Amino acid sequence: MTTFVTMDKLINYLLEFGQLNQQQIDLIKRKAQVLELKKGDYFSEAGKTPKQVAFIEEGIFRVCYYNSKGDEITKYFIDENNFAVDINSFNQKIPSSEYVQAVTDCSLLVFSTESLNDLSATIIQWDGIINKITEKALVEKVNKLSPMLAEDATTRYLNFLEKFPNLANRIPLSYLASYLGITQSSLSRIRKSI
Amino acid sequence: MTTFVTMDKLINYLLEFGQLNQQQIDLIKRKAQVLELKKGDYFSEAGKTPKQVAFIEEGIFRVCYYNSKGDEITKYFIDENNFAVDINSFNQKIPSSEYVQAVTDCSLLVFSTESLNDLSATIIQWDGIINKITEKALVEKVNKLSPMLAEDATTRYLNFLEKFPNLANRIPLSYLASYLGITQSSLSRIRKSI
DNA sequence: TTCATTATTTGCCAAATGGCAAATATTTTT
DNA sequence: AAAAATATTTGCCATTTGGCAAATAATGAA
Repeated sequence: MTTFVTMDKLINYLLEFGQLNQQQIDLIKRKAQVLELKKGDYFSEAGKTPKQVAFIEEGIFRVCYYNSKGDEITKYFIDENNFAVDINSFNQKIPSSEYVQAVTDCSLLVFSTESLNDLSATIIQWDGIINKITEKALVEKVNKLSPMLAEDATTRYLNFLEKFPNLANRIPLSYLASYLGITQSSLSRIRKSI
Repeated sequence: MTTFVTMDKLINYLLEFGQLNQQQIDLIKRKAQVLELKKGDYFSEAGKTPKQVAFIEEGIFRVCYYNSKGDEITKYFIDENNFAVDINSFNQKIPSSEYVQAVTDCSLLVFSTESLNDLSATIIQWDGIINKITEKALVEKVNKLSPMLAEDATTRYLNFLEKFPNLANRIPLSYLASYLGITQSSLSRIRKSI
């Protein structure tokens, strides 16, 4: 039961992108399901077709995959107050090529495909809100990724520290190193040099 | 006048994302304006708020900006049969932080903000189609960018050759080098080594 | 065509990053 | 607390890439 959960973060987040009346808010709350994931748990996995979208109330996710050499690459991190899903696989209903994993313990609000369809059918503004959120998230990803190639590894690490100030010490070096595009030992040396 | 222009590429592209009847297609054609740009011309510039969206019928664009060191960085290329716009600045009506430039002579179909508003108001499917196109373009950008950090420069160059087979020899080395995240001389050496 | 301009390649050496294995440090399990 | 398992750091040296300037090539203008 979700009766005692306020879901304030979710509602406030949605309200940034469009107006919702109390009735609509209540419906959204009823469609959301609380899910707790432990550090290391997977929210979705490569090869499987994602059937849920998560709103991260607390915690951090990472999205990762294996490249051609078999190295595990962290594509990006998603922090709280954001939705997490492989948007492409979810929309097209095709198997994902990436893993979505909790890198810290996480509190999530989860929407199933059916719930989202219901919300879309019932709340006239829903699709518009979701589109804005999706677009914003994708633009942010592009803007986070593109400067990566134009900066050296030390700068990329410092930028990461700025964006996720208290994460660097809580996750395995390997996650962060592959996200920054360097090896674990290089990152270790960069850390030392700062 | 655009009377003798078929605009087939544009219409076929739009039809990939949703259905349109003949009347709607005619309206779209009337709202589109033909624009030819010469190699090197700018479609939009940093500091200015973009007021148009271009569909590239022929040719290649690049999107670039200046990083903190003052180096000109090519963020990505956009080839024909794609829309080009700084989506974020366009939607929010804020000055862009990047330049959109023709790297080859280009034939464009241009839509103004007002035309797009008209289409959105008149064609019920329009917003849905545009959202799908936007989302697809952004997902593609993310998917093109993320492997960049996980591959070495030679591989990135080979991947570029695959994606834009006949472009590499027609654009300045510097554009390509900054896109690949390396210097001009490194790219020159990589070319030689292949 | 010739000259001037711009783009590309190359040499030389420095700096950044990688690869691998061993040494430490940290965390988890017993 | 010890032992075992994992994660991180470090040494050593190889490879990749950068920086700069000069040489060469390609392009455009007179």
